[in-house]
Amino acid sequence: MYNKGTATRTHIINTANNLFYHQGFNQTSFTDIAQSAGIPKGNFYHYFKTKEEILEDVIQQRIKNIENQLNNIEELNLQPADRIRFFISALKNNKNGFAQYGCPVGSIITELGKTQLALKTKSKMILELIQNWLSSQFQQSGKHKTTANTLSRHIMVRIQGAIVIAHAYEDKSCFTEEINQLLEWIDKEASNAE
Amino acid sequence: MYNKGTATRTHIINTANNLFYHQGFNQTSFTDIAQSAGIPKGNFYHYFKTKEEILEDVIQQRIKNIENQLNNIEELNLQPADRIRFFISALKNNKNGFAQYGCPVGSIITELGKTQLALKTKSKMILELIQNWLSSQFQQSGKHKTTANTLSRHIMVRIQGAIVIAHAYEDKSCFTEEINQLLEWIDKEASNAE
DNA sequence: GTCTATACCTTGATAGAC
DNA sequence: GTCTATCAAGGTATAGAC
Repeated sequence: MYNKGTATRTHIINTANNLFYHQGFNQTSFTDIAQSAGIPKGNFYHYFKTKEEILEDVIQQRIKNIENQLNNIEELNLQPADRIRFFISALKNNKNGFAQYGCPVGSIITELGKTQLALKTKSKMILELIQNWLSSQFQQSGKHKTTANTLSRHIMVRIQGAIVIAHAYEDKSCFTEEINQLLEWIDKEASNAE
Repeated sequence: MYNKGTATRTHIINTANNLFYHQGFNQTSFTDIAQSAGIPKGNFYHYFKTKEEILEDVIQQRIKNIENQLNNIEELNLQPADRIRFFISALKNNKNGFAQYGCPVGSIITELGKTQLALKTKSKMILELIQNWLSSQFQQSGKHKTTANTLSRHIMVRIQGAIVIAHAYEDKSCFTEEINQLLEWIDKEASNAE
């Protein structure tokens, strides 16, 4: 059953998602979102009372997308260590966006982390989702829990760092090279018995 | 000879520097800076015509500070590889600020990199200054230029990544641990002959 | 559910008296 | 060099007709 209201709402969330990524949260106004979505401002408030509400829905949508992506990887019949490699290699598909706009998650956390802690905490859940999944793969490959947590955090650090530097230098090849180094590091760590 | 005008100007730059770090550039208004500095807004415009101008001076001041810091390290009579270790270890003194506000340089580049490219390019000079110094140390320790550039960039990646994650998780120990891992990595790389 | 009009506030920026 | 008063633009948010 087609539900116009839900479709409009989803349309707003998708529009806001892109604008938050490309312009930042605070630099994106209601007017920006309404205009990009092709919806008059008045109607807009029928769906969302505040910009915070939109961000919360944007985060929920991103979480769903990443969960789907991770579930798809799980269905590929790979070994846990290869799932990790697959996930990280797939990031290279986003290299253009990373070099131009930074990480959709990392950049918004950096922005909100200064003065909007409640919203930042919610955004942080996306990072935790990914790190927990990585840690789970390491544990399935035989690592102890504490080791798996350290390794997965280290991967997060290097991914975020590679994106920050690629964005700063507007150089996507720098992201690719750092990710390839990271993949080599994983090969070494994965073969370490424990 | 005491020059009131210059002192006021410096006072404004220092105030703005802190506010840009703690609140972000776009989230810091003229009123914020004027109030924090204890200067009426009207007088304020006597010193700076636009917020962009203030940022440019803030960046220049940060560059001078870092140049001083690097020069001090050079005077310590250390081997090049030890200068690198010294610089990176010293970052641990800032761990509280990193966990609470992120990297003063990285976070502003991430913010400005989305829609204010001219200002971002100027901020980026701070990163380049540090990376060039690191690369120079590697070259002095016998590495080839291209190798030195890759190694220094990798250090920048891991520092920025460690700060982003420490900031996201509001966990300074996470920064310290990643920096310690980085120092171990440097020990290994420095001993590699070339 | 859709849209227009508008109220109210904060922002960057200026004019001009002292 | 210092300060008050003020402006125009743009922001969030609402009221209410359709």
